[in-house]
Amino acid sequence: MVTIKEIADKCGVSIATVSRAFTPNSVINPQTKDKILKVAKELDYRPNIMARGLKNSNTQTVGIIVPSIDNYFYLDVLKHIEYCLHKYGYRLIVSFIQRGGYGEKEALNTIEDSRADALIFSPRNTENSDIVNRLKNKIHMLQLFTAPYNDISSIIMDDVYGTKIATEHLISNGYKRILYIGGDERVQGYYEALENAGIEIDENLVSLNWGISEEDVKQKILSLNPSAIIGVARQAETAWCAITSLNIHIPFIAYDDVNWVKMFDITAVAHPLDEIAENIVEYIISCIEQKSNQSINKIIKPFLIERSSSK
Amino acid sequence: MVTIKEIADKCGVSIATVSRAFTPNSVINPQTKDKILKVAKELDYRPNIMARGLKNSNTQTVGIIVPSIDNYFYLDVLKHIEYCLHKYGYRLIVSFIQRGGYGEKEALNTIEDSRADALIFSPRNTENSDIVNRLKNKIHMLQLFTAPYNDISSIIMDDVYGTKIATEHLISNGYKRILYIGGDERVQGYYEALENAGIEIDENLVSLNWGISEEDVKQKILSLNPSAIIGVARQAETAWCAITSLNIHIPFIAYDDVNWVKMFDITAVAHPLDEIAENIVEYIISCIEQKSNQSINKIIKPFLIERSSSK
DNA sequence: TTGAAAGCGCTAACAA
DNA sequence: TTGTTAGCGCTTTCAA
Repeated sequence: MVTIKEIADKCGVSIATVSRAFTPNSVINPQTKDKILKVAKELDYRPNIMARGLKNSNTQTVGIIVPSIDNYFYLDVLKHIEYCLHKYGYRLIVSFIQRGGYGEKEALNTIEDSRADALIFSPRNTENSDIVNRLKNKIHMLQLFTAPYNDISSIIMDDVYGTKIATEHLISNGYKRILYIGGDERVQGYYEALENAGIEIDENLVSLNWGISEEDVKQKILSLNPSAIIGVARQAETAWCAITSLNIHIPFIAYDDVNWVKMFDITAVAHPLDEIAENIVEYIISCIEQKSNQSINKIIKPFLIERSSSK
Repeated sequence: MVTIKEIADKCGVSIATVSRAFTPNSVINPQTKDKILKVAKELDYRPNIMARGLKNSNTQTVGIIVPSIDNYFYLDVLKHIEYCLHKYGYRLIVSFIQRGGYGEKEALNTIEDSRADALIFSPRNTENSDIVNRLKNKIHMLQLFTAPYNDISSIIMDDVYGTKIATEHLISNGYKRILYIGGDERVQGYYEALENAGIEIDENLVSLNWGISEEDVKQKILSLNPSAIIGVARQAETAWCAITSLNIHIPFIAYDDVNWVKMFDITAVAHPLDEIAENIVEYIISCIEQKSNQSINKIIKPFLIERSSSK
């Protein structure tokens, strides 16, 4: 393993000078620097981040805790974040919350022990506030998609808006009896769009039951005779299965642009992942590098991807 | 940030003794140890892995490079591996290969710079053999799912076997004209199963075109009149879309048990992810801890999950 | 512009 | 059973 000492010897300078060659904005003779850099390259030198971290008490590493939702969408999130971090020379360390395995507590500990400079997580609630409060003082934190802690920065989605544009899209295509299969956090956008369009609301068309079955959805479709359907997250799957098994055509929009949604060419409410990742990483890096701790609470608007299912 | 020095002071012992309390199998008075551990807990002490790593030249970290395939399946792989690693007190650092972004080279550098103790990757070819060869001497490496480097340990899937059990399953259900939509790496199992069953092979029923379109599959179904279909990986999607859009029922098996396959209750060839993860982690940890470098080349057999689509 | 030296937190060899 | 001490590779202050 090649160290600065080796380079120093080869170049006939001290280790301090070698260190300077790798430290931006440090006073050093340009020629000496060039020589050092050249030798370093020849020797395949890579700075030891542990030695550096021990001195600077940072690791150039960001931790992320992936929640235990069955959402493959999170792989894209990881991918985008890691890509952005890489641009700044940072690395990503992940810890998963396991259904049958360990929980948020262990994941938080994993990240804490890793001495990551920052942590991104999606807490379901504030059950681990003891650990979180302790961590807050040691490491920069950011809540992603959820925000149960009021005093920690967050980047979340404007879910109500997402439902609204989906509903508006269907209305503008001439559909009025829109069946909504989802949860109550996002339904407000559905109501708003209908009201704005002056369409009377039929409460029967709104299902807020997270655990609704395919059978139930079929029943609803047959009895209520909707002209279009919006399915949210997991309920989108259930609704789409119901539609296909009924073998009918009915305009449909899915909330969350995941793999199978793209596959069946379904119109979807999507998250601008690259924008989110950019926001996250920018914020985190600025916190770390300026050692500042400005708090942000950003709300990002989803957008609609029109495909064939909503025609 | 609390250090062993602080604990040492509080306990009236030397830092060496505190260190011993945290080192397994080290000679220390049990009472002293208890006291130290108690104080450490009170103080929320967490060992500084960078200091420890600097001394021991290890990081208790394993790196993984996620290939740029659109395979959400990899999220499960990550999840399982991280879970196993956690049991051994190791962490997982990930680097993604980006289609439009950076490639394997950069990912390898990221992991190298992180000073991970081991690396799991799925090289497509040996294009970065220069870096890989250098890394080989610094870090334990394991090829997962692919194995272009002969001199690096690997854990891969028995894909031919997977196709074979899928075909056998259909045959045992009485189907003989089985349409195969996939690539040529796995088709051998299809041939074997048919031969073993004494069924004559109709080459028209075999499509090895990775880029086949939904239209083409429809055409094949209509003209060849198969009694069952096997779709592999991406081609499984195409085939299933063709089937649903034709609005017919035809027994179907998908290779790879991904999200949408489960969702539509499709019989699938699945990978025993927990077993794979267990194998990977066991191997890696044994390499790291024993500093040995026994090479393994494991081939893991997939299995069939029977669901409604193959009836 | 450079070098000497201290020290980041920890481990381990050696001495007591 | 415990303490002293050197040193892992690097950064940074201070002096030259």
